[in-house]
Amino acid sequence: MGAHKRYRQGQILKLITGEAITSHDELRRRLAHLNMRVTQATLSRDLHDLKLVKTAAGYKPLTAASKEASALPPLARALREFLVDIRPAYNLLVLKTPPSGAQPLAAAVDAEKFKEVAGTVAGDDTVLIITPTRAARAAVQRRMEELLR
Amino acid sequence: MGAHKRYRQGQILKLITGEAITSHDELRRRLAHLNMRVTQATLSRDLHDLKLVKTAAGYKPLTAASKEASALPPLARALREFLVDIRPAYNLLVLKTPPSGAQPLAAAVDAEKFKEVAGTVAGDDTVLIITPTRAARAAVQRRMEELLR
DNA sequence: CAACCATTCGTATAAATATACAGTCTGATG
DNA sequence: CATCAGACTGTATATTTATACGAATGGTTG
Repeated sequence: MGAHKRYRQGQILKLITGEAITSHDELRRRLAHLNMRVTQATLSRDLHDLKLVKTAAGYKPLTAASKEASALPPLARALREFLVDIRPAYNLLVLKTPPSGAQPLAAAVDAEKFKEVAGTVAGDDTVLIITPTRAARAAVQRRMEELLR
Repeated sequence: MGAHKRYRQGQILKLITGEAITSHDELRRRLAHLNMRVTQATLSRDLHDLKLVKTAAGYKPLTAASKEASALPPLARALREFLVDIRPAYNLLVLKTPPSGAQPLAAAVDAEKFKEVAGTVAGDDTVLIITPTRAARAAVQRRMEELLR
């Protein structure tokens, strides 16, 4: 039963790129239209091989970017994951995140133990970083921007 | 029942950022250590809200990067998946793939409807792309190489 | 206050996904 | 040829995830 796997997986990629497919069984039916009959178990293995993940909008590829994330140091990872905007304000730095992103991001900033940081306060989607001076704020900001490279 | 939801979701983000958590039940146990008792059903809803997806290495956020990926044209996907080598030959372009990779790759090339491409022929691990001139071949080649960037 | 709505959550269950195991096939090696 | 190993898959089942439904809570309006 051999050389069909690669071809089938190619077709799977094509199918999930074109439209939102939300279950193994739906995918199985699509493949059947293309004269490829396999079971749900095989599709479970295929999707795993192809590193496709289930999202609200169908199966999507998991990119290299998301994989890297777990190898980065915590703050860099948290910034990449959560940071939406940086807003300097004199000696303060305001970080914006998606909803519920502020707590984990603030935790990562705290863990970094910047000597310039007097403290942080996290709401739901906003982290306030307090430094003693405008220069200290600029230094912290610069380092965060570097971490995003 | 309350105003705990946002805080809990923040903690979930923190937990999944720090380590690979691979099931709702494992996550439920972690939260219980933090004195937050909820059921698997609630976690299912939380993960959905937070747009976290299950991967082989635990739950991960669906980043902007991975959303882009699903917007890639099928050809870019197919090239990344199947292309092993590009060999130009005057007005011809030979694409090498792993065994059984040629058919799906050729289908993706066809779907692209390059105006420079007169036609394609696919064997098992080789796709031959025929263009009218050497310049047209170079143009097609260049665009494929760009898609791989 | 009473009536009404929206949000959040648990329970029970349905639906979806993963996997242990065994069978088939192919190719390599003695 | 016989045997072995590995890749691939289906069946049956276990595990994981999603959801229908109802209850509790808090806010709003008349």
